[in-house]
Amino acid sequence: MEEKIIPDIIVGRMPIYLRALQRMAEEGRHTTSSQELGERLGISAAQIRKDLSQFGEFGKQGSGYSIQFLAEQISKILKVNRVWDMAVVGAGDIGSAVARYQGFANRGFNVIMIFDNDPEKIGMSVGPFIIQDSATLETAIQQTGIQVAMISVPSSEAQTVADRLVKAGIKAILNYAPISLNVPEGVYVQYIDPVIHLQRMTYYL
Amino acid sequence: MEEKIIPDIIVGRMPIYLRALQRMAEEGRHTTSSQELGERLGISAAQIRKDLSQFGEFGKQGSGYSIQFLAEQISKILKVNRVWDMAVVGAGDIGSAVARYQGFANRGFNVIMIFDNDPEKIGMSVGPFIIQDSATLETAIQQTGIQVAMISVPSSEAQTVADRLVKAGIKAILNYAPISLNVPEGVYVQYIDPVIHLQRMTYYL
DNA sequence: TAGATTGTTAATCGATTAACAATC
DNA sequence: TAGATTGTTAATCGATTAACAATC
Repeated sequence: MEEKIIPDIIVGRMPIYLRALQRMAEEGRHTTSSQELGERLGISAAQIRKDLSQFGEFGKQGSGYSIQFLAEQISKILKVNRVWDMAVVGAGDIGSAVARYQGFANRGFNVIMIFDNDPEKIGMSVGPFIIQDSATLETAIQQTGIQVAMISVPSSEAQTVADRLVKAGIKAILNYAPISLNVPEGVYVQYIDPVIHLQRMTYYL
Repeated sequence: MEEKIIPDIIVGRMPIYLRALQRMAEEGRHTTSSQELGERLGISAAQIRKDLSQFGEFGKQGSGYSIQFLAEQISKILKVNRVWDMAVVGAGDIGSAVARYQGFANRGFNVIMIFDNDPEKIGMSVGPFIIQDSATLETAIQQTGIQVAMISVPSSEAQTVADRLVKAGIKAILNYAPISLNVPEGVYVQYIDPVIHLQRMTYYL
């Protein structure tokens, strides 16, 4: 009944914490503190403790946090203690690179299909996948019941593709096209546009 | 002498405004308002006016903003009314896709070289570039005097590459490796990690 | 002119930090 | 035990919004 609403800005930092913890685990470390984590990430120790306290009590006074335990807890919070299947729409350079990318598997995601509308590309393979005809996108997505998709088509087609994905039941879209998408309530969009990041830095040069 | 410090969060929204304005220009539009821009971007009109007012007065009461004029002004503010040459380090799937990407040119950036340390790759071509030996990275970068680079090497090598880039004079790094980098004062880093964005959405699913 | 929309001020809202009792 | 570090409260800081005079 009572669902505390967690500020989005805090939700957005949890994946960063998780990534750092998983890296520490790879380094063979077992415990850490809010201070150490903060130093690695350039975030204050107080903020890390405050953020985590939104979701529960995960540490021990005096000794800090178990890296493995905290990583497991954050994984559960973010629902990445499971694997989400994904579709990639657009088999250009970016879409193909994403489809072949090996770094999703152990972080909760798994590409299972890729689409394009170019007759030259349909039927060709990208990594372990055969490029499917975009026309069959709705059927294929509905059949598998996946909820996560990535858009890597030209800007001019991105909104149309997004509309079709939403109709097919997709709830989360990672958009590589450099354009803002309109989606209905209950559908989430995140953007990746390298130029936005680059322009943000040149201001300071 | 007097340099007003603009909050980074505002600087970070300027590229978003610029992208939307350039898109409107492509659509053949000539003027817009803070309200229209806000609706497109999901940002309040008041915030857009407040943000822009940090840098000057660009609008006209009653009629709003000239799209072309405002885009030019923001381009100047972000220093993308020129073209920044860039180096790409790491010629894997992501690095290669980035090197071939056609969308930088008209937004202020231009890849001019790509490096890798794999003997199998050195000498091969990626788009219009020949992959150069990473060992020659410092020399090549110093010679050309470029200030912007992208890292697309495995996480384990990313910090070392960053250190070398900084020594070679790079001031802005776009890092595709899923790891936080430590760089000295005066060097800027931005991160692209698709998984971070995906995990931020699954929380809400 | 009347209507529209800016730039800016003041009010509100939310996020970050500092500090510390609790306790491992 | 003494030292360290959590979780939390209160204080500070900063960002967003609402409102409106100015004016095109």
